[in-house]
Amino acid sequence: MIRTQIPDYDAHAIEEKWQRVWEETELFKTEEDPSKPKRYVLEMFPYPSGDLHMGHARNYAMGDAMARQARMAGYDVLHPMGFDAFGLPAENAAIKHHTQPGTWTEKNMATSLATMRRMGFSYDFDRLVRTCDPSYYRWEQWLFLKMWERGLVYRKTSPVNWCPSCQTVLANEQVVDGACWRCGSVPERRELEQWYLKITDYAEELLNGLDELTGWPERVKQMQRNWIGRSEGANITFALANEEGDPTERTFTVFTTRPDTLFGATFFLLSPEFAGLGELVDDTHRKEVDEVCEIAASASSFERQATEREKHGAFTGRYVVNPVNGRLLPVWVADYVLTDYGTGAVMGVPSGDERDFQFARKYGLPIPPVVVEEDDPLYAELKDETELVVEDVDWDHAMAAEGRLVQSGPFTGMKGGHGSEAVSAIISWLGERGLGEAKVEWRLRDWLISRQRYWGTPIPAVHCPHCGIVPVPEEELPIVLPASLDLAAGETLAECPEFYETTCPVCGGPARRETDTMDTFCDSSWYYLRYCDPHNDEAPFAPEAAARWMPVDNYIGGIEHAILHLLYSRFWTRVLRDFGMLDFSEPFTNLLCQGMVKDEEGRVMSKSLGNVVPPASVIKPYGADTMRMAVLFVAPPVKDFDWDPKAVAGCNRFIKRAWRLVFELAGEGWPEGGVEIDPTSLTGADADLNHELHSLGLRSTRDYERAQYNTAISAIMELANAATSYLSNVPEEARNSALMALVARDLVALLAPICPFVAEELYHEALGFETSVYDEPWPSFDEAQAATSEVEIAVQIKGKVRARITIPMDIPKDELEEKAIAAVADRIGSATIRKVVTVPGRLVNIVC
RNA sequence: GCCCGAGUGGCGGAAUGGCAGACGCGGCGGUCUCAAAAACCGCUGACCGCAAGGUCGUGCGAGUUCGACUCUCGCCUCGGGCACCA
Repeated sequence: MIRTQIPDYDAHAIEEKWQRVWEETELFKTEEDPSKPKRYVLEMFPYPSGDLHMGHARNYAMGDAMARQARMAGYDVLHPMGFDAFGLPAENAAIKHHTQPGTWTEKNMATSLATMRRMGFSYDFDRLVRTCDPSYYRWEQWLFLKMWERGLVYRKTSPVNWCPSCQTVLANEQVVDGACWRCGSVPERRELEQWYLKITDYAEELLNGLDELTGWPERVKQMQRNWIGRSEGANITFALANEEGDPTERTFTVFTTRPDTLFGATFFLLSPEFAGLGELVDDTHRKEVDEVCEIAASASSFERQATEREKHGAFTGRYVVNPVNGRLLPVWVADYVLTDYGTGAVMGVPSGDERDFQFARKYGLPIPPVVVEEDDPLYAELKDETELVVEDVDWDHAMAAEGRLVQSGPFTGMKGGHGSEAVSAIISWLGERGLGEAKVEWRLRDWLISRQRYWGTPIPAVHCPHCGIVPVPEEELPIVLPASLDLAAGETLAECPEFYETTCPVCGGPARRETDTMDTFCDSSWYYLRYCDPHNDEAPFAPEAAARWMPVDNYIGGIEHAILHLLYSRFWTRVLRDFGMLDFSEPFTNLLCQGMVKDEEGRVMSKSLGNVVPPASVIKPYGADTMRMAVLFVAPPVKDFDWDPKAVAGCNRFIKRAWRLVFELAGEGWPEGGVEIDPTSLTGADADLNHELHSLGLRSTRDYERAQYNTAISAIMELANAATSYLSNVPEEARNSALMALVARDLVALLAPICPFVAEELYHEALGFETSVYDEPWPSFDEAQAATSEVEIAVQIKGKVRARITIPMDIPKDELEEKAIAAVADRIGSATIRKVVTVPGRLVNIVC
């Protein structure tokens, strides 16, 4: 190969060429080679709302760099892609444009696929999964039936969040800051019968499992912990008092995390929605109680949950008996008591709870201290009092949680607080008398999965007037969505007789098909399993296929899924494990939450702000390689960054520089007999370049392995800089062409995961190889060759650098110290050296 | 209120307890050019100094250490999660 001139870098021609070659040669088809270690690299699949945006480009550039590097490093890599294709935006677009959601979705998927190909992402497109395909959602319906069989699916009527704009109910997780996660409208509370998945059965396991997820970011685990919300405490039984003040058979149970404050209870609270409240209320108090119930009902769930909201309550005219001291507690209804947490009834301990304190102050109820800090003067006064002698205090807040019990009968003097000795003592006292027991409560509620929308997976159930609600038999799956609906005219599944008219699978009589569809988060709760075996038409996936590829080794996606998708997927994985289909519990071993791409002013990119930078605006002038490098280089993967056109231009500049450099280094191409370098024979600039090659190669490799692409690229740039100065400092006749060819090849290999097109082109056209650079093993860099013969040592006096000396790497320690002391002799003067600390290859610290 | 994370030049950001600011952007100076762009070369934390050199410097304050951006404790600020969850 004789070259007279370096060709120009023509990104578009190169990218089009290699995109075609890779497809023709099926380079990225999953190998399925069991002799290699497996690596499952997965990026969260997109919702096809149009074309891909910058966030997708960043997300997928990371996953692609990881997958390509892993492949070169010898792994059998699974790197699939798909579409989360069901969802409301498609329906809204269909209504607006008088078309079908499927048509709109198909178009967007095609557009997105074209961009993925243009970006050079190394997906195995044979494994493409689209959740709107009946071949996919058939198995979701099948899994639903299995869960139903196992009692994990149920229906219940309860107050739910109804989004008036989306015209459907929402899961708890989908109400964010009191608003619909999708459209931002404030949901209404409606009493409806809906389908639920029993995620609470797995609450404990989902919580504890987080501790073993060492490959997950701490903040994501913390968000899930907060969401699951475990509280340890006790259920305590209070009996309703009769007119004489004696306990009756009618009892109420409360949950409390502070049983140690039981002696301080001075009232008893029921939520406005408490079942049976109506019959309980004394007629003379009914009016006030009804008013409180009305206030509660009229407030939106958002208002009702605001911390600053004033509390409202009314006395019911009834009393309960405090089981521990027989004291009569007035029963009130209060709007700050939640219906769907604990039992809907609460004991009021105003000295120990800020909310109860405010309530007591407002309604003039007594506030006796029961847990007092030892350095509080009140403690000295009350420490031996077992009976209630002080009924009220003049603080303006409830007391601190920690302290010692006073005025608390036999428990007086014990340590109180969360998990204290007083807590366990009172629980066992109550337990012995059948009045209470230890109890754990969870903030997590069951997952409401039914949606009153068309574009989703139909719930496989039939409503029969005789047999009730019955499952669709497995053989009848999939229940396919009808294509004939006129959504623009407001038609819904519930108004489509072709869909809902059916017969009961049990009695054969006429029946009505369920017309609710499943939450789209069900679709994304198991797609990563389908990728392992995407064409299976006898099961969602073969257990052996999942065993080969799962769990996902590296999952990459946005932090916005920290709770919803990532919690639901952990739940489904456990359910499938319990079906015997999987033998592990956690689907995602390592999680990388990439930061957001914001605009130049640091604002979120959005259509409404009109500040969206489409990937095409970079690809057009610069090409896909520049685009990929830019999103990886400009910031560490987990951090947000503000879009900077100058930084993009800088990346393009580097690619062009690397292009010329590799051609110059490669000369007439990779030598026919290969390259054999004897490191001991290298001297001067050659030795320096060889050293840079190995030390920077090692650094870049380590950064790839820990997914720090910004610094992996820095190291490549440094290597290019080193090679550039070699060329400008060493005259042509003195250059080591074998070494230069080696540097050229390794530079190309190091760049290949980030800039695949230019790397492949250089590998062929500059170096003259005929195979793909992705069939080249990852270069091996050598720690020994990374070391230099001479090294600069910092000489410190008491930790401050006072001189630098250059010494041979292998100099004995005492000789090094001697030289170091000599270098700073004038500064030491007559002072005595008390200590010398030497770190070989780095520094000498002299203490005097 | 509870919990988690983060604070380093003009900017994005580097630094297994061992020379703070790698790499890039921007800026300044130069080479090339009639000129400009591109490309290439050099300089670029602040302060003092003609210079050699010196002093300061990783949000603030202590501590551990021969040595702290890094570890410990106490604050401050910003970002995020949960929150009338008893």
